[in-house]
Amino acid sequence: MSNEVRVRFAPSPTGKVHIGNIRAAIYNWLFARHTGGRFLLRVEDTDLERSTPEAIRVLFECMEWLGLDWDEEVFYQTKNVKRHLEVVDRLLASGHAYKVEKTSRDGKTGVVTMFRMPKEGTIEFDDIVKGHMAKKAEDIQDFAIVRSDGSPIFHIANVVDDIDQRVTHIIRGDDHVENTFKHICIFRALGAPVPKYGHLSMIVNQQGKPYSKRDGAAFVGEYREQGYLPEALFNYLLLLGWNPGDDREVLTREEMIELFELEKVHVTAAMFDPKKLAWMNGEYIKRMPKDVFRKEVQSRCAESAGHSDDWWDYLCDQLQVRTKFLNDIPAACRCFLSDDYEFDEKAVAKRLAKDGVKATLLDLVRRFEAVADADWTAPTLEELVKGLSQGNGMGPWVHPIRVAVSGRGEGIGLFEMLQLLGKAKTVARLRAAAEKYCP
RNA sequence: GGCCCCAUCGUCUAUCGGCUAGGACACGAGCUUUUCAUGCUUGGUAGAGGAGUUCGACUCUCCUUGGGGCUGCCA
Repeated sequence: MSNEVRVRFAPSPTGKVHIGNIRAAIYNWLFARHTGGRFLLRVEDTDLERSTPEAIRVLFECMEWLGLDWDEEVFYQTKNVKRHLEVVDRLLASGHAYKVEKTSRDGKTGVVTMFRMPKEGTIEFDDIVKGHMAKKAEDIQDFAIVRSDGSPIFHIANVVDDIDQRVTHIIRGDDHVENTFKHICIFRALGAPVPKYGHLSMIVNQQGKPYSKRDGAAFVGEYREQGYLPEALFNYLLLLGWNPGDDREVLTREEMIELFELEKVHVTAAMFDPKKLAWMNGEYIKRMPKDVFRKEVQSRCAESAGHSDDWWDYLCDQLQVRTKFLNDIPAACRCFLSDDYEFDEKAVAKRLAKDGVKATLLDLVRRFEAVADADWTAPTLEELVKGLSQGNGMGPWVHPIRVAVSGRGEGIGLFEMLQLLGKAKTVARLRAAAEKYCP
């Protein structure tokens, strides 16, 4: 019981959570689930000037979206201030801390409490991902733990909370390695057991630079808005710095939990590749249960009434395999649900605005009109057009029809499209487009 | 500047001294005798540089170079 793993994700709510933060959460969560331990959430809101309730709300939202559930009540760092200061008094009494008048960067002068670093010896720890780490104590300066206004600073708050929450493994970003040497000294000064550490490398942008707050696309919420599936983002982020040891890439949550090992996490920084994420997203969409996909489609299409279940099943079947982003769905469905669909200029120029196309379309109108309503099915229509092509390829017919009835150069299979539209609409659209766009 | 960390295809990675260096994304070609896709087949591209250890080094050691982190009364 006492050696139960306890990890925490401890973001500071000073901005929207970005992919680097959330990957740390993912690794912590997976580590906890893999080991049967507990995953705690701590909001490090001691930076009163920059922390916002909005950021906290966004944090919860993103974690819930990704399925990162935490095991105990959320721990707010500001609520533990009294404890932090009690501990500082102990450090003061034991000589591990001292007060001094200092002038800060922004020019204000006041008395702060400093932690006294050992002046000799080496501070060492075995990082689960980075290996053995060592640093001479003399290379680390004393550092402030209480501000002149009496509020505790990150270093002390962080360590005290980790003690209070009985955290056994600290899995966090690479940018904290230097702090670790300091924090270890605090744990020791307090006579508290030093937890195990695992420092995660950063995720860098396509320029190879660390994501800064300015990299807009790196916010978790934006992926959600862009139609990414949480499972896909989760899976992709997991793969940025870890792999199951074989060639599998798309993993179920269960497999992830079973296979995740902190020891196998990479030391090197990984570059974020939106293309691979997009591919991953497509993979997850393809694997969605049909009814789930259908609900996604219908919820994204306002004019969803007036069609049978079979009609929807057929459309969704066609759609699912070619959907990369959920957000592409409305545009892809538009021509089926409304006669007010847009014509893509390029597609029109390439497929309709050419000599001879008008005659082709009007000829098709006559032939389609002759098809019995009961025969208006994809196979029959395909047979009909194939007959026209006489084995020379259906391009000259297929492309103009597609653009005429859908306004776009891409979409689901053409004959399936015509079947879904029905004879009346197909014929009317063919005729209208021929008049409007063909020379 | 000081201290710490890192280095395999364009990208994510496999390799834990034996490698004709494997996979995935992306890209190119082809097939699925219709488009957009899917699927399948296929092609090219990698071990930063230099020493050393070793029968043998991508794997171990050192140096150089390059990248990153930290060096706050931010976290």
